[in-house]
Amino acid sequence: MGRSPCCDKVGLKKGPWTPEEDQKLLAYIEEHGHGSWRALPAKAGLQRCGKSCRLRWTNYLRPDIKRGKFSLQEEQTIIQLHALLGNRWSAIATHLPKRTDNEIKNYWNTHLKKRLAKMGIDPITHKPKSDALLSGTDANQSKNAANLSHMAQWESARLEAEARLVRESKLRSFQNLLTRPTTTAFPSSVSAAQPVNKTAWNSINNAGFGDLESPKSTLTSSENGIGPSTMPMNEFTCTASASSETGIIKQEGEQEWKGTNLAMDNINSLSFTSTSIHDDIGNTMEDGFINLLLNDSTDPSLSDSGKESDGSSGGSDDHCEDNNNNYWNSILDLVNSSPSDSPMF
DNA sequence: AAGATTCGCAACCGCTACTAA
DNA sequence: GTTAGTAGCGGTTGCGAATCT
Repeated sequence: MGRSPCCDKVGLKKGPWTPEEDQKLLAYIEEHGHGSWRALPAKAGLQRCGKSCRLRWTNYLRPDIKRGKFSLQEEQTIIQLHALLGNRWSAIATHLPKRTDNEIKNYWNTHLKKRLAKMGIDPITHKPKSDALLSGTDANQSKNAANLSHMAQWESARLEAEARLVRESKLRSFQNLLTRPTTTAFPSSVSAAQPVNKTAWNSINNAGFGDLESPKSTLTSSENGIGPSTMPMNEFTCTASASSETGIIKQEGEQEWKGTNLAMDNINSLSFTSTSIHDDIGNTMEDGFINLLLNDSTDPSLSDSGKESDGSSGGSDDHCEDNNNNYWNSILDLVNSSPSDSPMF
């Protein structure tokens, strides 16, 4: 299609890496660190472009990479984070140490997305597809109106959560730099032998010394198809509209949102019929779509025709709503629990 | 057994953000 | 403020393996 090659130089090798090439790259980085990726191939004696070397290292050769089957806990985390962050694989990957963004992206595209679709859930919005069929009635028009009133609230809360994830990630990076200044300060991209370099100081500067605001890149989620226009609001509507009657069940760990008054107000303004409130997302996810999905991977009976799961045929509305609420509760729980609190870390 | 189709993953491409000169 | 160089990200492709017919 006329795409220009990533490297101008002709004669550079492309395609699968050979064990010999891997060995060369590994040996060079272990001894010298990667330094400038552009200069690395020549120094390491590789007929590859720097970009190719970098990808090979970050996605395959890095010693801190865990390969193989994803655990249920990892699947859960990916689904939840995808609901929150969309296709921002690198952001998701920061919460799954030892997994690369590429691997997570591939796993999502080949496994999780299909599983969601099979269960009748839109993998983009994480919203039951059956909702679309319900639109048009008076009742649902009022529902939709209520949705709109909560979209801004939810979006604000979501963005705040995102910003918080980034802040904490940065803080952890900086703490790593302080506590492990010479060897493992760059767990995600640099070998243990990597000396402190320019990037390290960039990390320090970015981490902030008081400059921990969310970077611009974290606030562009609407570009990824999960912004206000596409976020699943129906899940919240039923309970949100009834919150004054039923009372609000606050999320554990909500104090984590202190300092973000708007976000906290938003979260508190939403009500959830929580049947699985917990502070450990990895162990106590008992209901909701997540578990249906996960069960689906091991229980063929749940995958047949989606009757048990998609809420559009068979299950009661109440059951559907409970599932929805738990689904989003779990996502908020994930946000509320800092990554360092997570059992995964 | 053989060809066709589907699946899964590694790698590539183009774009964007960031930094330094 | 501009520009060039670099790294990182997300979407997409290509190909071998697995499965189906």
